[in-house]
Amino acid sequence: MFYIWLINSEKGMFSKSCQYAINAMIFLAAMPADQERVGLKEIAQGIDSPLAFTAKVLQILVKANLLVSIKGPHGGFQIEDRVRKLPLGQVVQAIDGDAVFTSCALGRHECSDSFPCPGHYVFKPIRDQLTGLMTTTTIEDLAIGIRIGMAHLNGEVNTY
Amino acid sequence: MFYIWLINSEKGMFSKSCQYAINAMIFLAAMPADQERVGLKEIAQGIDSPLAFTAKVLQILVKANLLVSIKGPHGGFQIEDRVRKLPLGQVVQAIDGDAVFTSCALGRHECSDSFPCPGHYVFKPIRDQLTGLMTTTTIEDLAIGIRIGMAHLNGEVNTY
DNA sequence: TTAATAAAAGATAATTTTGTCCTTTAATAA
DNA sequence: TTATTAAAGGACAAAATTATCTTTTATTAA
Repeated sequence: MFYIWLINSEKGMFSKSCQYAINAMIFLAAMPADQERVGLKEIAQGIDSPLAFTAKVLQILVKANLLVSIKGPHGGFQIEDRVRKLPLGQVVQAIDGDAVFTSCALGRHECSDSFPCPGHYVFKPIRDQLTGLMTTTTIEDLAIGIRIGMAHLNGEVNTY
Repeated sequence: MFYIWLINSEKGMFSKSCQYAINAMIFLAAMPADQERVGLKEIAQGIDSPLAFTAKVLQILVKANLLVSIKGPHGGFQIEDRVRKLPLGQVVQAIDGDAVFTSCALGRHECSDSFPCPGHYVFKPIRDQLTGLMTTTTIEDLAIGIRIGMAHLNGEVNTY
């Protein structure tokens, strides 16, 4: 019996929930215009994410008015044009909150320009750049890469 | 009985373990030169982190040759000059691994310049800036802020 | 040599995040 | 109206992360 703990497996910028959310939004935004509603199954396959868990994430997005869902036959999810034009940051915001944009990188609760942690002025420009890109880049912007076949979302090249 | 899950409480750039590690390293690096060894208790108080957990994190740092520890009376931890001059990234590396520097922001396993995820070229500059700052900024650099009383680590102004 | 001190190591617990399964609700079409 | 479809919601379960407690080991000083 050993209970070794080495290092944190893999800690990216966003939570997995958030990654699934972003992927799903881009996937939907990249769908051809005539493809009105996309079912959960197709979404989960398209971004290869766990189906049931993805359902939970999508529920949050629906409540946040970032997605529309329709029940019943031929139901599914769809993204409105209004939302396609929204900055990516709003998706992150809806799932992870704004910690990644605002909170202190070193975890200090009180950390500001006037009362900074030792890393404050080092991390500030990074956070600023992140915030900037996340407010200027729209969901649609990222969907284009998929559409023109220059970006992938599930290991396969898309075939629309 | 309700099992509501809203959003991920607070997801910053680094894990808590990693934040404690960075804080501890800076705290030690900011210690006056004559203060040879610093005990666990003093460290945990200095960076207000949970003592027992911090001990575990420090153990990893010792194994990674980023700290020296001495047992017994007047024992404690100390940081070598060699290590003070190391880039902050090495501390992150030791605890969180290099996921934050290298892994795909959208969680795609295959993501590279030649086979990019939709967000690849948006997040690349951010990762690059992060990597850059984390390789050019040393532990010592951040300790200076504490020394000159311009940065804080525990809500209190230091009084060395 | 022994007692005291402090970190290392081992074991476990609590919390958060991620993941699944089953039932309910809403919508559609026969 | 009824059967079918698909999302919503509720209840758990598993895994990862964070946290604590106890025992062991190494060091120092009396």
